[in-house]
Amino acid sequence: MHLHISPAEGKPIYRQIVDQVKYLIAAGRLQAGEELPPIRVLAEELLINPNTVARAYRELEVAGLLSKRQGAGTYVSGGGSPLAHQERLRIITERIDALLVEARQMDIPTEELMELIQTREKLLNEP
Amino acid sequence: MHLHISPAEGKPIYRQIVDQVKYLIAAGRLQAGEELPPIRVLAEELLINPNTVARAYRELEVAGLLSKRQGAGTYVSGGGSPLAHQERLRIITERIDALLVEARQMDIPTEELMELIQTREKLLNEP
DNA sequence: AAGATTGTATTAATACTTTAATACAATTTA
DNA sequence: TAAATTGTATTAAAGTATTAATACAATCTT
Repeated sequence: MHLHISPAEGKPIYRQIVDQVKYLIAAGRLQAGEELPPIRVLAEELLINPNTVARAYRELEVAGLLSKRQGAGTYVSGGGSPLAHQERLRIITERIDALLVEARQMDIPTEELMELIQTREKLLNEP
Repeated sequence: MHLHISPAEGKPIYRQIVDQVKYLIAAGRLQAGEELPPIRVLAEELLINPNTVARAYRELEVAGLLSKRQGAGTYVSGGGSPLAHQERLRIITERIDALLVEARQMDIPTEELMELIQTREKLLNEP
């Protein structure tokens, strides 16, 4: 699993890990049931403290994406989102609104934004 | 200007102000040249410290949305984004990717997401 | 020019975030 | 069962964020 963290990216290390693992799972490059590197192993690989990896894994577990078993390891969980459909829509709607506002303020036309979304969606599916 | 802050929303007060003013401008409900309430006035209205409003206004000024003149007041600036087009696309692409990943992880189908985006975009335009 | 109105600057208190050091506990493997 | 491997828990240090108290400075209004 090739994660890549940039110390001075402004974003905290544990969050960089979380986001990248989320992306890998969403893109299908990490399949349900697959085992992730042990906390210490990934920590050594990334030259960071094991607790930082542990925190990232814990967040991903709370989000329902990973499941851990002490002594055994950490695995990608199967199954869908644990939230109710209405709650999911509420959260996503918030995100969409923020995106639209930001795009508008950057003078990015709606059509260009829509095309960009299409492009990125394909990229998430195919490679 | 009817702002509404919720103390226990998790989001800091100054950020709630920033986001709502951004939305109002994006929706055209605050037009270029319009004057915003003085810092102290808005602070009293929202029952918060004037510095908190000042901070929100400062962020909006840095973002290029407001311009202030001491003694005079705070106004909505006209004109487009100060960032280069390529830089704007980079930022928006990041947001899009995060949105797509989140939607996928919530099992929201692409079609439903796209429809939702269309709906919210209209809402931003019309009312 | 004087007073009122507006934004600015400085400082500090408090809470939260992030990362790390270290020891512990459950599970697997030989 | 013994050792190795895996995740867990506790504590703390350092930095950052948030809000507030207070005094200052520029501009406008009369």
